[in-house]
Amino acid sequence: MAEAEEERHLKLTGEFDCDPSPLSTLRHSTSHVMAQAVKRLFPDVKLAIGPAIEDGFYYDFAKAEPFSADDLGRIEEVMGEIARADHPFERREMDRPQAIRFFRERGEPFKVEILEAIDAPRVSLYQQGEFIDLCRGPHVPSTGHVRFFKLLASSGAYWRGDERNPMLQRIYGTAWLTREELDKHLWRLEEAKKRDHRKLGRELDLFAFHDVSPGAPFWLPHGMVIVRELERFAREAQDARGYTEISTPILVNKKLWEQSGHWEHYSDNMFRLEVEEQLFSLKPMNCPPSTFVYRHALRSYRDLPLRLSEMGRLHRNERSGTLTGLVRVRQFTQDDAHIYCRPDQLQDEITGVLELVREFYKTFNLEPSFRLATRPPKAMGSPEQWDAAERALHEALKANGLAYEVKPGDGAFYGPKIDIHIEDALGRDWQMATVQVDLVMLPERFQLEYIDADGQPKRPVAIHRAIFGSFERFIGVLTEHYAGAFPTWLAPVQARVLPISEKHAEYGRTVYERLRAARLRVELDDRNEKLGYRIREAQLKKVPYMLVVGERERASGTVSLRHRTGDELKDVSVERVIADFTREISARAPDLTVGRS
RNA sequence: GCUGGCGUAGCUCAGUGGAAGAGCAACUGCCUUGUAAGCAGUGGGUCGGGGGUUCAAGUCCUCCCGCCAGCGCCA
Repeated sequence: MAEAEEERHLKLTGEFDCDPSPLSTLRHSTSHVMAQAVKRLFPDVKLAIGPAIEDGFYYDFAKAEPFSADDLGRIEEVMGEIARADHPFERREMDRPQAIRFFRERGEPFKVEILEAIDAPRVSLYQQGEFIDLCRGPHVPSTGHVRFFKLLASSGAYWRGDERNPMLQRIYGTAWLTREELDKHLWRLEEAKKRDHRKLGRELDLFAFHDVSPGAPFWLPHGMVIVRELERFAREAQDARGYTEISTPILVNKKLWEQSGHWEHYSDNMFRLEVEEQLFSLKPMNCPPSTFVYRHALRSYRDLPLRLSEMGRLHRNERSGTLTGLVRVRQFTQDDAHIYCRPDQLQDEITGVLELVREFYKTFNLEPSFRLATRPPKAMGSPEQWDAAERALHEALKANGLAYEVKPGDGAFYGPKIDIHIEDALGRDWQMATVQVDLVMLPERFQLEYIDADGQPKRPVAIHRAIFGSFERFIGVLTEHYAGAFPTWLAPVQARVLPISEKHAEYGRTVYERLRAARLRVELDDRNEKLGYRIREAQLKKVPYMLVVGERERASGTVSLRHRTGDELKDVSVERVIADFTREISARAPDLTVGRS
C-alpha cells in the first residue's frame, strides 16, 4: 500500500490522478504543511518526497542530524501556526525544463532528480505561503483545512528505498477529518501496544527470547501447549486428507544445496558449518531434503498423489535488523508439505489444499485474503506448463468460492503460487500460508520420475504448501488476534479451581482431580489469599473458566462458574462442567459455552 | 545490514559524576477469605558485556552484544 502510493507519487504527470479521496488529499496536504514547518525551522534541509499513506503521511528530508522527539514537537507547533494562517494552496504549471531550472536554483537536488526521470512535458507545483513543492495534487483549498493531525515518529529511510542511496530522515504523521477520528486512531495505536504478542508472550509466560540465540524463541510450558495443540490440529486434518508425515535432517551437506540451487541463490541466508572438512548448512527449506523420500522408491502413477507432510525446523540467517518477536525469526517450524502428483491431478490437489486453508482459518475466525502470483519475466519451464498451472490455481480458487487478487509477475521462478495473508484485529497484514506449484525446481533439478501407465518415466509436478506458514509467526499473529484470550482448546490453562477458604480446599481438590482425570488443563489455586485476589490473577492470565467452590457448592456437588468474560453461572454440577468442556474443546469452539448447555 | 533510540531487581520504571531506589511479583507471618488487588515484615542487583577518563562512573568516552522503530531484505 505505502509502496504503491510512493510509486504513484513519483510518477508525476501533471494530471489529477492521485487518489483524490478527501482523506488522502488531506493527508497529502498535511505532509506539505509539515514540510513547510520543517523548512522554517531547518532552512538547510532538502526536500525528497511526501506522500499520503495508509492512516497518514510522511515526508523525507535530507538532513545531517536526525530529528529528535523535541524537534517533532516544535514542528507540530509551527504546523499549527501555518494552519491558523490559512494559506491557500495555489496550483501552478511549468514546462519540465523550466521546473528543473526552478528547483535547481532553489537548491532542491531531489526534486531535480525526480523531474529528470519523468517524461511529462508539463508539471504542476503547489504553493502555500512561502513554501512551494513539485506535486501533482490535488490539495485541500487552504492550510486551514489541516486541523487534526499528529506527528508520530521519525527514522532513517533510503532515498528511493535503495540502501545504496543516501539515507534521508523521514517523519511519519497521521491526519484525519475530525477530532474524533484522530482520537480513535491514536487510541487504536495504544490498543495495538497492549496486544503486542511480545508483551503478551511475557505476561502470559508463553515464550521468551534471550541474547544467546537472537531470533529463536524459547517456548515456555504455556506457549508450548499452544504449539502442541496447533500441531495436533494440523496432524488430524492432514491424516484425514491422506497425507503421510516424514521428518528429514536439519543439517545437510552443501552438495544438496548446490543441486537445488539454494547455494547459488540463497546462501546469504543460510547458516553454514564445517564438519570434518565438509561444508554443511542448516536447512532453510524442507523441499530439497523431501525429494529423497520421494526417490526412496520407484514411484508408479498409481502411487500419486504422494502427500508428504513435515513439521520442518528451519533456520534462516535473517539480517539482524529484521528480527521481530515471533513474526520474524531465524529459527522456526513450518507445517510444510510437498505433494507430488501427475499433471492431471494438479487441479484437485490445489483445490484440496485451499479447502484445508479455509477449514483452518475458519477455526480461528481469521479471514485470509488470497493473492495469485503469476509468471515472472525470468521463469523456468514452458509457457504451456505455466498456463496450465496458473489455470489450475484460478480454478481451485473459484471452486472454493474465494475472492482473490492477481499479482502479475510475482510468481517464483519455478512456478505460480497463491499467497495467503491475514489481517489481524489491528489491520496489519501478514503472509501466512502459501501454495506453490513447482514445475521445475524439484522435478527437474532432482530428476524426479514416476512410471506412467504406458510404462514410460514421466516428471511429476510438485506442490509446496504450508497452512499455518510457521508456528512461530502464526502464534504471534494469533496472540494478537485474541489479545491473549485464547479459546479453550488452545488456552494453556483451561480452568482454575478456587476454593473460597481452607475449609473448602479438600472439596476443591476433589473437583480439580476430577477435571484433571478428564484431561483438562486445570490448576488448583488454594493459596491463602482472598477470592477477589485470586480471581483477579486468573483474569489477568486470561484463564477461560474459574470454578469457585465454597460451602454451598460442596454440599451440592457443584461449582460456581465464572467465565473470563465476567459472566457467572451458579450451581453447575461437576458432571455437566466436564461434559461441556469436552464438547467445547473437541469442537475447537471459538466461544465459551461451559455451563450454558 | 543502515539510521536513530534504548538496555538499572522476575515485571514496569525512577535515579545527569559523590551511600543503587519505588510499585507490583516472590518469600514469611497475621487474617479464614463468596467473584478483578486485606495487612505487616523479609529477601532480592556484575546497573547488558569489555576497555578507558576521573580522587570517585548506573551517570562521561569507546568497542561489542541485544532490544525497539523505520528503511532495506524476505524462494
